[in-house]
Amino acid sequence: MVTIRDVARASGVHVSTVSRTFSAPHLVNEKTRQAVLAVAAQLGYRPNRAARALTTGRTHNLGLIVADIANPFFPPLIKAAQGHARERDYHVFVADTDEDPVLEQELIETLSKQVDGVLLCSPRLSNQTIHRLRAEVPLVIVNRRVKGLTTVLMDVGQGARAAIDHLVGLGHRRIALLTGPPGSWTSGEIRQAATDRAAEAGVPLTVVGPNEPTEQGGLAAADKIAGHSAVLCYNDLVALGLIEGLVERGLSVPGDVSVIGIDDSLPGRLNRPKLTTITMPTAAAGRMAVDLLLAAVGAGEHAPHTTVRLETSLVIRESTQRASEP
Amino acid sequence: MVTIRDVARASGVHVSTVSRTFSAPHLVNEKTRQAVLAVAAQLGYRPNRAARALTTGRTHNLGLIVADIANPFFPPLIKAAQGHARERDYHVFVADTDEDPVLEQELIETLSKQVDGVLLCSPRLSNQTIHRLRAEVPLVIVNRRVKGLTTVLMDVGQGARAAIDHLVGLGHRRIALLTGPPGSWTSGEIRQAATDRAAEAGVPLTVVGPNEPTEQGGLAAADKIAGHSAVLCYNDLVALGLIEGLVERGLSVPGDVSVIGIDDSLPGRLNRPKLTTITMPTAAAGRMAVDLLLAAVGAGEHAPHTTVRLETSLVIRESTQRASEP
DNA sequence: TGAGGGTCTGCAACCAGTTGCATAAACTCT
DNA sequence: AGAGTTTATGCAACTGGTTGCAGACCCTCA
Repeated sequence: MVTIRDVARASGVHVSTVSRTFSAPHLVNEKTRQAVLAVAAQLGYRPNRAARALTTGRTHNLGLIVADIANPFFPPLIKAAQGHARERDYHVFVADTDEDPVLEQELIETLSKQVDGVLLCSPRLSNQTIHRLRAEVPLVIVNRRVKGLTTVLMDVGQGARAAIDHLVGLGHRRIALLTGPPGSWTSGEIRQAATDRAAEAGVPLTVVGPNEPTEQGGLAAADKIAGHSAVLCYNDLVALGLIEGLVERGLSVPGDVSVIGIDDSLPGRLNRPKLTTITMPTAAAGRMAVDLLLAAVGAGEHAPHTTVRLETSLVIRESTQRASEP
Repeated sequence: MVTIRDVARASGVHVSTVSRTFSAPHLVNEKTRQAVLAVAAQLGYRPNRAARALTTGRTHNLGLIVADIANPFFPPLIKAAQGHARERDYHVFVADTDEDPVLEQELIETLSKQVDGVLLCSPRLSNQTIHRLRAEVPLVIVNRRVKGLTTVLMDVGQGARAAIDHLVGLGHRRIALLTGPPGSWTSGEIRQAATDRAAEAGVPLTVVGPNEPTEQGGLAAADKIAGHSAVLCYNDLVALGLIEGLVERGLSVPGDVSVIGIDDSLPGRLNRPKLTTITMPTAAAGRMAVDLLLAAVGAGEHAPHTTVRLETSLVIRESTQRASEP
């Protein structure tokens, strides 16, 4: 392994000059710099990040924690965050909590010492715990509102209201909402927005939940929405599971029941029927979160916190239609 | 930040004793060890991995490189690898190459200095380049056969043969194969196995490709398979795209054309029609690859290389049916 | 009782960088 | 020409751990 000292020796300068060539180029004479660079390139020198981290206290790594990598909602966010970070010379650790708050906390704690900041996506932890962790490591939260912390929110309430309007407009009067896991901010937002809007429209809304945020969750919920003509689901997976369950029970979608998903995460939107759903700006959220996190890292302990709210919108496809008269 | 020296001071022993308490417990007296541990816990001490990496040369990090995080084939592998690594006290960097070999090489090179080993999934690089990289960092390859390197293969040929048998058994005589991107080992394997088996059965096989490994790729291929009654696709996304394209052209699946996907990566298998496909042991491959990589890391430079071949199998669902008589 | 051996701990060098400080050289200005 | 400033480089301490070596202590056995 070739170190800074090898480069220094080979180019006849002191190690500090080599160091500055890479980390503070403006402090070294252009000619010297070029010479050092040439030698370094020839020797195949690459700065050792661990050593650099030791003195600077900056690892140039970020942590990214999601509930479930295999949930199709997250990969686009991960992808965007990772790519964006890389452009800024940061690498990202990705970890999966399996929807387990205990594991989530543990992960943040072990990660906190070897990253400059952590991106928490849809955390299930209590606000109190999150605040405590914030003292250990810069944090940016995605899809959860935590007072005093920097957060990136996807305004799912906006989409949920549009979804209710859409259903009411189609003549549905027996609408159900399948909520997500307890502790999910998104689920709370949806519930709040949907309930309010339904009330405004004078239409009852049956809230059913909590449900697992998976097809299993949707499948299991099929029994619980009997008598309803339209269902808004916590996410697309749940919607697919629900449709599966309804079909098993001899009901057709959208013929007998209209179904709306949330997050538009399914590849190709090629399901039959194509799902009416609410699109979420996941990639944008990932990039934005990285930017905010790096800003927080740069600003140190008492950086001002921000809340960014990104828009969502209803995409009408084939899983909803006009209510049949009873 | 509390360091080893703080712990040493607070517990009245030398730093080296504290160090050994954590990294070589058998060398320190049980009573001392307990005392140090107690103090460390009380102070909230956590070993600094960067510092440890500096002296030991082990970062306890792994790199995981995939073509596209958002391709649903990869997340289960990533999830399994990450979880498995974590249980072994390793963290994993996940990076995405966007199917770009240049970026892939660059990523491996920048990552190589800060990880103990790299997991390469379905690399698009040349064997020669891969060998050169192997000299810099331990490598385990998933889904690509590289002579002299440790590889984990999913035996997709086995599944492809079963797929051809299935189609031929259903009476299909005009079968097409949509291949994947150039440089994909999997695509080559499928092609080889499918071609051989079709020849054995005395049925012609039209090979169409390369295609992008996405729905777009499948969609675009819909024009190129006119006159065929059955199509085996490089992956499920391509199959979905193809089905979409066929439907747009007024053809039904499986009524007019039978379609088989590969990888069984779609959530919930809830598409209409449900896709007949070849299941891939992605999670098992991820875990296996981590095991092999850690073994290679432990064994040093000249570790023996292994090839592990995992089974795949055909899952028959609804997108294939008996050929209609012409 | 003293040699031999094992166990435990401390000392100090080391890993690969960074950075505050000092100094020398070159330049600017009057 | 000399004082003052700027620029470029070297020196050495420092980051937070690890580890080879040496020595102190205790135990065992002849």
